[in-house]
Amino acid sequence: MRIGELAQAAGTTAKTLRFYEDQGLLLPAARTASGYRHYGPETLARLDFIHRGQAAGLTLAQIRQILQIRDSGTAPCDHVRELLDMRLAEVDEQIAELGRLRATIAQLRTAAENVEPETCQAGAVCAYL
Amino acid sequence: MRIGELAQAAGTTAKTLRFYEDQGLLLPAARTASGYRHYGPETLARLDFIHRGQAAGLTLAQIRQILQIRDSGTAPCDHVRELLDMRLAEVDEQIAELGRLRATIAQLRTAAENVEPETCQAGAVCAYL
DNA sequence: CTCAACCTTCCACTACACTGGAAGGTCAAG
DNA sequence: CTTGACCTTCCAGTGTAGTGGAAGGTTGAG
Repeated sequence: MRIGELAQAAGTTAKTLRFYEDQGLLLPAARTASGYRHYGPETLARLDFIHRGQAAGLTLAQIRQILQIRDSGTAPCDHVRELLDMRLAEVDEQIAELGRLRATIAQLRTAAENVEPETCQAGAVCAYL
Repeated sequence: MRIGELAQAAGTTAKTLRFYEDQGLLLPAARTASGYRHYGPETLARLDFIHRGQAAGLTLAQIRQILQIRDSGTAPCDHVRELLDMRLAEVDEQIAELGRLRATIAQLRTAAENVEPETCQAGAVCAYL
């Protein structure tokens, strides 16, 4: 498979695949005599894994770590479980933070509803923000 | 006030204040004969406003818009209300998205709990991600 | 043989809000 | 007069996950 075909099969672009190779997510591809990359079908499975990792909110750096453990011949199970736990904690924290932000904004918005234009004319930039 | 004092009073850095001037959030400061910026106390109020805007999750670009309306002599009330409504909708969407992500990760994590190491040894990168 | 469609590398750029550092000028104390 | 803390400008980099484009080489069909 050439890079364009693989990209299409994986639902991405050739540019992104080169980027992934550059970032260590894909192993350096075999080359034809003329320098074209060529890939076996196992690379498609690897790309699907990368996409599943992204859907789980993992960063490319985290996905790369898993891949490198796998490439070294070890099952990355423990590490994957750890990363999922971490992500879960992070997401919970983000949700909590956004909840607080939501309350802040909602309060400001409510206050903004009952403001006389005259109050706005004061020295401050904005009377209710 | 010189830039360092103002920065300290506002709880930020001189570097950031120059950046804000550059970005149009602060009006170009008056200068001493030797080229030092100097500020009146009203700039501190402006910086406090910028910080409140950030605490409400507005971007510097949005805060700049409000400031420019104010600087043009108009009360920015309507625009601020609009921005708060927008932010509220965005935050709600982000919370919903994170909720979906949380469910995905939690499901993967549960599945990962009951996996035999042997299943992991298959051709795939990871049996449960 | 030519042409389009593909491939190669390399460099720069996106958004966001700063931060770091170099090279040089100014100010106040001792 | 010197020293150190401050100030000035300007250029470059941070992290994330790519994207855009230039300049040039390869492949396959007509």
